[in-house]
Amino acid sequence: VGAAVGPRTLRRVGDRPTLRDVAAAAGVSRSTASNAYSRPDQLSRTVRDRVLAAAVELGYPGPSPTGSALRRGHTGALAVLLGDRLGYAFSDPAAVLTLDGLASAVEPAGTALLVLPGAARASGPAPDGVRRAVVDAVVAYSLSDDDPAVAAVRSRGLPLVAIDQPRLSGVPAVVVDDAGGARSAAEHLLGLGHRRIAVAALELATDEVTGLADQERQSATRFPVTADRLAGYRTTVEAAGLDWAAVPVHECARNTREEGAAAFAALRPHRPTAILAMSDELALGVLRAATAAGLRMPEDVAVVGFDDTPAAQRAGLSSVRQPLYDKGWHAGRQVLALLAGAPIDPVTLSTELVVRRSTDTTQ
Amino acid sequence: VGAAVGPRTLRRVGDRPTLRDVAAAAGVSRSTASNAYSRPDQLSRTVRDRVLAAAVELGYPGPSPTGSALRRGHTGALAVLLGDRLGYAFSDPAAVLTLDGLASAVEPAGTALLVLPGAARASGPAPDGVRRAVVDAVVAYSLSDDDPAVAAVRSRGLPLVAIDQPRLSGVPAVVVDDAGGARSAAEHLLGLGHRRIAVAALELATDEVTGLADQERQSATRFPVTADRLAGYRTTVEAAGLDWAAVPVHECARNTREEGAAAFAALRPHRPTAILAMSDELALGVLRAATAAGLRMPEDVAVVGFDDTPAAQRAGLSSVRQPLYDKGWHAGRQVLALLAGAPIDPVTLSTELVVRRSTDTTQ
DNA sequence: CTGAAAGCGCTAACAT
DNA sequence: ATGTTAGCGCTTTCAG
Repeated sequence: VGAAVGPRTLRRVGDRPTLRDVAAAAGVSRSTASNAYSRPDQLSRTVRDRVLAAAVELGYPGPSPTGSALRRGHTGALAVLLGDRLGYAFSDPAAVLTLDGLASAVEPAGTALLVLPGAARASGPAPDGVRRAVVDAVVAYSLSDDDPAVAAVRSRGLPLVAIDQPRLSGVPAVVVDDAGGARSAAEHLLGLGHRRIAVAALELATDEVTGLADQERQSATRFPVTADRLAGYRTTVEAAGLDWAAVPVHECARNTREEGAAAFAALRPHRPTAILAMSDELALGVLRAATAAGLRMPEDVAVVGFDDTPAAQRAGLSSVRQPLYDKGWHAGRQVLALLAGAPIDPVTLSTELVVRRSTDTTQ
Repeated sequence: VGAAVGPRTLRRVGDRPTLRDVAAAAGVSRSTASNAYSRPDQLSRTVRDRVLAAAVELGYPGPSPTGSALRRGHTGALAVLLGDRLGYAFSDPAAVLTLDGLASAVEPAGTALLVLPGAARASGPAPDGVRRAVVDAVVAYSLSDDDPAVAAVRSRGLPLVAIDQPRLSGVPAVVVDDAGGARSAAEHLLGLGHRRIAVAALELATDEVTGLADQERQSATRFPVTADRLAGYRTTVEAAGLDWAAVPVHECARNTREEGAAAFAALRPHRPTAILAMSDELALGVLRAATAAGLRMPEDVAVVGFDDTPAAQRAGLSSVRQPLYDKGWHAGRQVLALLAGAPIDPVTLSTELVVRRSTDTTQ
């Protein structure tokens, strides 16, 4: 190792200047140049101006985020794991509202969201994407419990917060009382006298199957939200003395109105007088298809959705309200707490049935 | 500088192991340990297995993305600059479709999207967020030309691709023929005999103002999309011999149906027989408010939207179709090309008027 | 208020 | 096929 002369005295043309060059040009040490950016109070106005002027002179683009991330030990970003490609995930207003809450919660801390959408032929994001993500923490949004992406997060040892995924041991989660919400929806229909009930369900497995789901498939689901809502429907229906096996459950591979409409078409031969839809998007599809078929709501068929999105409110759809924005917001606070080493208080949010025209003629 | 003993022989409890530790435990060099992860073909099965076993043994979480990003010189992420907070930006299906295309284009390259939503009281993202973003490139989505976030990108010298923002000099852009689309919409209405036309406009400035916009405000807009669509309307109206000053232009601070409905309420006193809406979301709001007011479409008032989103198609709204997914996809390809140092071919996509019930009784 | 020293964790030439 | 060497760009004690 040589004398005081640094290893890089010469700089090729085309290389971008670094803080080292700025420091040299300004005639200060590297630490002082660094402070000019990140701790302005640590130097005199004069020196700071000199450094900044040198930076401008050299065309220095400011401290490299990658360099400072390595040094500081954090990146200022948060990965969000989605179960679908962007176009599908964000076509659900419930997801958008939730992520809006998440973004708003972490924004004051200057944290950005690295979105990892679901991979083409899988449910969650590609595990490799998770392994390479330059982030400080991860939020998983409504994935299957056995999603490989979640496993990748855990093996990286990244702080993880789950939304709509209560079943991950040792992972802080923001949870909604899905079972309770589903029960209240079912009780509402039963209370109205409906006995021929059908279900339009969210996906039960990651195999992109659409169609009637038998008992086995129903109980095998690894999607906590789906499982809980289904359980809520079932216990209520059985408590009313009805046979669950007689209740047709149509699984929709995607949470879209198109699939909801298809669900109605598939369920119609069973002559249901009421349909429990696991999301408002599905319910809106059911509504559309039923209306197109000339049926009246709620006289010919009653529908209850889930989420209570703005679109559902506009459409007069009875639905189970859940605090979507708050759900994301709490998840954001949990991430921040986790990152700060603070204790996490688990959050469970409650649901509430909102009755509208789709089930009640008096509304 | 001492002998062969590295500076860090001791490791405190709680520290996470690094590649150095794995290499030591496996009895190989650091580069070999590194290769075990990123270039498996560079070492024998035996050695690789030994390294991986040591990693498991030590609880090594895999190579740190930050470390490798610094060394490799790229991060595998792409910033997306949005003009609004997440909840608003993604409530527009047109934006979602565009970003879906973008995500799909870069996904094969393993590139993730770092979303930077608009800051609270501004139009674009906080410039500081841009400065700290650990990304290789940036995509700006429909921002104002003078957005500070865009300036921050340029001063960082990051590769930038603009969507719906043709006016940035030296920046590759994916552009839609907004003016042409707007012209065809206006020509359509004029051809139908409408003479009392009103406009429901997207935001003209970043001051969150809703209301009638005078000529000065109209021509001062720095939002290229808004400017182009407005210009298209105007030239067509004037070419028909009408006075543009007599055309009421209601500016909507946000691209939502609520604002569209408010626009209709504000425009109604002007007794328009036809309304040009700058987006389908606005048009859908106009439609809703007009219907609620007991007006029939298109007899009492005709409406043409812009974007041709799925919701517009369902609603029977005449609209100017633009290839939303493709727009994002091309932007993604441009980013990839930019990153690869390949030449960029500029992309301009065309629009097409789709006539439906909202303007044509025969549809 | 400023500077010297050390190293965050990794990988890519290059040599063996 | 494996090891040696060097350094990506930055920040932060700590000493003056």
